[in-house]
Amino acid sequence: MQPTDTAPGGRPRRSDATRAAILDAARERFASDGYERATIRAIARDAGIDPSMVMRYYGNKEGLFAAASEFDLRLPDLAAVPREEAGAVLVGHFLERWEEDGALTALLRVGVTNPAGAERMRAVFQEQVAPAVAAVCPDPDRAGVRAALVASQILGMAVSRYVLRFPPAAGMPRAEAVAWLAPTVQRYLTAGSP
Amino acid sequence: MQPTDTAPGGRPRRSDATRAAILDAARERFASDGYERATIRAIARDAGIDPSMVMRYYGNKEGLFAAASEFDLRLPDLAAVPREEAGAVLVGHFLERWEEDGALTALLRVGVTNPAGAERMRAVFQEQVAPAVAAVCPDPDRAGVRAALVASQILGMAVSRYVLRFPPAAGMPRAEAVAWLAPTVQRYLTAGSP
DNA sequence: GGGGGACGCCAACGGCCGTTGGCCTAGACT
DNA sequence: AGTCTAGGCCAACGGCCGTTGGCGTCCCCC
Repeated sequence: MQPTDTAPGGRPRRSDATRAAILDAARERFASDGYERATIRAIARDAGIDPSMVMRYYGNKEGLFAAASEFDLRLPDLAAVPREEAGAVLVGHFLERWEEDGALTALLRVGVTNPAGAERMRAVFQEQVAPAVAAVCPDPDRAGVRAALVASQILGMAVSRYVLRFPPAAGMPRAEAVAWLAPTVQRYLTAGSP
Repeated sequence: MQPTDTAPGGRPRRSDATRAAILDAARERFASDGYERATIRAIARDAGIDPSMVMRYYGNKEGLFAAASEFDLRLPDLAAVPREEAGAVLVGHFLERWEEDGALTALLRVGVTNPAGAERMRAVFQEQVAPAVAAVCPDPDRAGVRAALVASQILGMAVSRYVLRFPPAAGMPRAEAVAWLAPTVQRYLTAGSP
């Protein structure tokens, strides 16, 4: 019988360090290379173990990606900040989060190329972004549209700045990016329909 | 000697139909599958010819992509429209262009995963988007930043709507998307720095 | 009407990939 | 102390890929 991949409620396993090393390497490779070019062999080499270990612990490449791209945006509760600062808080949080966690770039890169990755991004959008937006928007039945608009602006800046690296976007200080984007997001969040 | 891949100034070649079929199939495959999963074999099958023909005419896969992703955004002259409508015109043009030409999605998909694709997107940005934006922005020395902001919003909507297909973004009528995005882009184009 | 080049297909090569199964080892539990 | 199992490596398989070279064939031009 294979070692069960039980929930982390159980006792620590002897292989936990290896599992973590694999996940770290996988996130980095997926982020920099995308799904297809991030090979299991390269990930295993980075983690200092044999490729077959990856298969044993995560089943197959798809399972590895699913595990590596599981993460929490840790979105702030927008209802708890002054209403007119929600846009700035949200943009600042996202850019900060993006710079500290390679999994976000990994998910974006894979989501654009791979159907399973796209599905996971839709899930993150629906389960994390949409509810956070709904907490402050004036018309709850249109919260989905507002959330999509917010996502479009933030994703677009992430693509321009961290993935395609358009020089003006990549070179802009984060504070300047926040200052430009905040009014946009604020309008998407709270302003009346155009 | 191989058939020369001379500029299209020369006489029409007997193989022009084949070349065009290859390019059409390539654009479609690159758009839907991305660079790595779009195989030369599949493209050749779609075009109804042998894979070796692709190599003969385009050298290698990278050359094929370069040829398939050569295109013109056909951006309007923003100086010729009323100043306060520039944002709406630009957004409307982009979304329309995106829906009619698969090469845009292809370039986006490949640009996110492939270094050569990213380089080509940077070139398109610098040679086509930046000059068009510079024609209306009040501070020409900061035109690059404004162009990057415009690109971030439009790219983000394209990603959300055409690639990741977030339901609210994909289902939104184009006119509604334009109405929401136009003020944002207008501000990036002409408003004072925040 | 004959020759030569453009056009097209076929078959194959080498390489890398995901994945599998067997074997050894060392630690944990009784 | 002895056993048993999880942890780890090694070697290999089958498949698909990009790419190459050779061989017919048809069209164009002299």
